[in-house]
Amino acid sequence: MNKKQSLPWDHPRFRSWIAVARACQLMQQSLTRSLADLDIKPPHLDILVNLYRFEGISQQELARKLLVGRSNMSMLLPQMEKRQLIERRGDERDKRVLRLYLTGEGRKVTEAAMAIQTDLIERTLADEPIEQCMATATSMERIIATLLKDLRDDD
Amino acid sequence: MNKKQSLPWDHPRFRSWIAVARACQLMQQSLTRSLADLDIKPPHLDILVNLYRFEGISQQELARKLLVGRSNMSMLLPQMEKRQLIERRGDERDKRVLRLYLTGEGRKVTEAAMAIQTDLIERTLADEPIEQCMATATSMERIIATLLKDLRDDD
DNA sequence: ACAATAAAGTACAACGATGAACAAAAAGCA
DNA sequence: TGCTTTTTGTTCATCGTTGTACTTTATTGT
Repeated sequence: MNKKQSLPWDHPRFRSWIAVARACQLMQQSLTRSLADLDIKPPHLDILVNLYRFEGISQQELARKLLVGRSNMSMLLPQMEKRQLIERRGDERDKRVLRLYLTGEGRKVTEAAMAIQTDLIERTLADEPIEQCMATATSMERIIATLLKDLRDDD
Repeated sequence: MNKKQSLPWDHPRFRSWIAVARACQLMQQSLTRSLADLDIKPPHLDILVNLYRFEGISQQELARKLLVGRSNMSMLLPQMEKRQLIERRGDERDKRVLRLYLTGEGRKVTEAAMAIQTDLIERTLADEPIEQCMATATSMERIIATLLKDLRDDD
């Protein structure tokens, strides 16, 4: 078979995904820069946002939502607690789990950071039609479901 | 102003981008697993693919394409050279630059790895219509251009 | 031609993420 | 009840990435 004909770049799905990956990489770098003013990084923002939405979540649940290991949370959370952004309180029913809460300061930082992120996204995607964005969202959520399903199947 | 009304998740572009980012994260993890058989990781694949397409590229140019620092290349490339995947030869015109080439073994590994990646992507995006993929590709390439332009402007 | 500036690559220290081994607590089960 | 298994969180060693300082080579300007 001819090599040229089978080059991955000729496959629409492949090309499309490579573009998605590069865009993500760039957006992440840009977000990192934008968040520097608040002295936090994207992983911190991920945590803050989840505490903002799901107050009292456990470290385990948080790690699962963020698709990272538990040890990652064990490294990041104490340092965020020292910075007074979050608070960890033991669950009385189950003494193993630590439940996580935003402090007042943490809530302020979260809102500021979300504003920065929202602004960055709105600015960068300004030229994309809303319908296209919504179609992409639907598409991506389906892909996420597929990948999560594959993950569970591998256990 | 009402907090509920201004939550970022209500913005279509924001929701859409969060989905993109999560999908990327999952795809990356899945790719890492799939490449384990070949004993390489996504960064190595990125390098190999670029050498496959652009033989004789310099470390600097490669770093630029991959959106990483030069020092990153200085760490990864010697180790790939020891594994006989690539070769580094000094440019005769300019003694500062090292030009990069795939070895026969490197070419074989690259083709095997690209097959794995293509298969993963085709499988995961199987349910997405081709037109949607192409629209997403166009969209993402526009976004990449925007972000790259912002990067240069910040210098 | 020569000093100053820029560019390519390297070395290194600091930071983040990961997975495995571990301790404490809860749940399941005989 | 008492023993085993599971779950939650931590610790630690390892690895990858980053930014900075540094060396060597080209280029620029006078």
